[in-house]
Amino acid sequence: MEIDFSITPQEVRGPFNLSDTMQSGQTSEPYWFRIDDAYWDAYLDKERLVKYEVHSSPDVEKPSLSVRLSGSGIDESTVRFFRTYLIELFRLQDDLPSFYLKFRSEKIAQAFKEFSGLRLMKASDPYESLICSICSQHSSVEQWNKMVRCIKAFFGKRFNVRGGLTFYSFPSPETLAEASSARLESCQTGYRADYIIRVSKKIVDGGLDLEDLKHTSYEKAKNELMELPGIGPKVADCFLLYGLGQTRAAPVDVWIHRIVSKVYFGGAKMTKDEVGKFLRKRYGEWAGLAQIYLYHYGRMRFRSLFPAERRLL
DNA sequence: TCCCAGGGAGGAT
DNA sequence: ATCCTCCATGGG
Repeated sequence: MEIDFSITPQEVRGPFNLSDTMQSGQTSEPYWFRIDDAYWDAYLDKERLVKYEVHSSPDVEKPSLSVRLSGSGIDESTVRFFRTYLIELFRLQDDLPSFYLKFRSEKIAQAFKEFSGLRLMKASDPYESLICSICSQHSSVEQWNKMVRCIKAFFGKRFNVRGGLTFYSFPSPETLAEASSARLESCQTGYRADYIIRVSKKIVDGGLDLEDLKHTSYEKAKNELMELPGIGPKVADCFLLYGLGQTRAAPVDVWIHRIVSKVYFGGAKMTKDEVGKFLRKRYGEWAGLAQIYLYHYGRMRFRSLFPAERRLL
């Protein structure tokens, strides 16, 4: 069964660029599947799987999304659910025009111009986002995506989706807590396998409640996360931003480190901690949003450079 | 062969 | 507090 519906420009605050958003390597979840210019993923509600395929209009400045739901038992209430779900997932109510306006005279405005409509994403499953964030450490975006896809295929439930497609759900904390490190390592997770198991066990034991962290202040939540094995400042910020939607969090990786130092401080030597503090101070509630613009801009502009040249950033 | 990737832990200073 | 080194794995 299939139902189509659309999200109109009236439901979006400002521009939306679907492909930039999807390709910006956010650790809310792995990349969606892509067919031509449409992206699809699936949502598991109990045992019922609903596939959603999203297609965006070419006009980034007046965005509308056409969505196709497929699965069994789809009705008007399903449509209402997915309308809200996708508006939250793509954070379509974030006030991008005000954000652009507020910082229009800064150097970051160049990124606004080139990647207008780039938006933060919000994970539908915080646990999945946490594991993605752990996997992302010291590996490329392409590589942590492979790890997570492999974890889904090995440990998730398999679903046959309309059109001869296959979908694997993300496994539960219980499943990964009991996983053998050998099988996890066969997903190229390397030394991260142990982190994944230990963090999952902590969740199962009740020593860590991800939903609880939503109601905790940024600093306190970050400190609590950093107590966990394999989670330092960057991974904690990734999870807080993409997993929980805490937009004050601004993950500082090698790219952000280089770019902020170069663009805002004339290439001065500084620590990652100083970079994070700077972003939070300057962009406040929207530090995470500023961060994704700087990150995407840097990666798109300079990804092809040789490492030695990148270091000059 | 060496360097790098959306880093973090453990130790030495 | 800041500075090492090591940690698996794949890509360039």
